[in-house]
Amino acid sequence: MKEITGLELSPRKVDYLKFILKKGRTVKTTEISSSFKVDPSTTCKALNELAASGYLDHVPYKGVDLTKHGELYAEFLIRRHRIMSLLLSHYGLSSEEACEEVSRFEAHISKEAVDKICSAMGHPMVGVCGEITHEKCIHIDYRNE
Amino acid sequence: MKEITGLELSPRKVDYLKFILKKGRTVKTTEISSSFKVDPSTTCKALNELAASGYLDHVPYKGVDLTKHGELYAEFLIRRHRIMSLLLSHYGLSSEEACEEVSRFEAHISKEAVDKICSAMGHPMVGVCGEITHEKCIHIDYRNE
DNA sequence: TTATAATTTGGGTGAATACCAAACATTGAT
DNA sequence: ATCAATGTTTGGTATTCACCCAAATTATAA
Repeated sequence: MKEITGLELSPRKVDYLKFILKKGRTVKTTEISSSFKVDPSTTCKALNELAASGYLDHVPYKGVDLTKHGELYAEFLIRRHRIMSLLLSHYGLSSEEACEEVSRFEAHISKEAVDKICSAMGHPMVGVCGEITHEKCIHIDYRNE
Repeated sequence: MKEITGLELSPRKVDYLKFILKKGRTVKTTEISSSFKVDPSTTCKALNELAASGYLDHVPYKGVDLTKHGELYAEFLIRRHRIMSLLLSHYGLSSEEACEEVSRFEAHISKEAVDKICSAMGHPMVGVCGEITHEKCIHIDYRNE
């Protein structure tokens, strides 16, 4: 139904969805804008767009919640972040450096690549900045047997 | 003197500098624009900006050449691309997939990270899309001894 | 030496991200 | 229960990046 490429969202929107999933509850505009140190109006616009695209339910003046689709998508975003951070941490970057580095480019990594890397790493359970869940991770093996 | 962070240039400008270095000679606007399938005027503007920033010498109607700084910088860009492609190719991506994937996000990877990864990989000489040169690669070891 | 081709300039567009000011809704204190 | 303070949204504007088109300019080849 929804083919996820991993490239659907802009960097900021990725940040917002991850933030909301981590909160695990209704989140208010100001919580997000103050966390990211931007004007509330900036955040508000992005949240409206995410709602229009079906990732969020937005009740004006009340806050946003992930839709089912938004939740699945955000789970992918977190998995992508953690897989890539773990990967970089194996090459001389500290946990913090890896996280920060990945944060800069994660929006441009395809789900296809993440799935392959995830598979090649043996679907690790623990990243450098949190657990890695694989419930919705499609387990495709790219070996010949 | 020139501290390279690796984040100085936009994605398109990274593409252009890599292209010019690979050509190894004066390159004309149209060569670039036709390679990237964009209007020559688009390329022309970017080349002007790269020249204004000191990466290129641009002789109007004649073509562009890398300055010394531009050449050093482009060598870093190629090394970054090849190190990251090689890395991903170790995790289930084909050479082509790795190259394509890296092309999407390489502009957002810091030199610091590349140097660490390069070091952790033992400064490999051969990538999946060409040789990797380390002449200008600062050999810092992040081990304790 | 002039017509054709290449290049550049100038003007616009759209996406992404941001800010400010003004309008609007909510809520808590009286 | 009302209203002022606070939080949120809307509308307008700006910047950067990347792109296109049309018009002007330069180079080159017939």
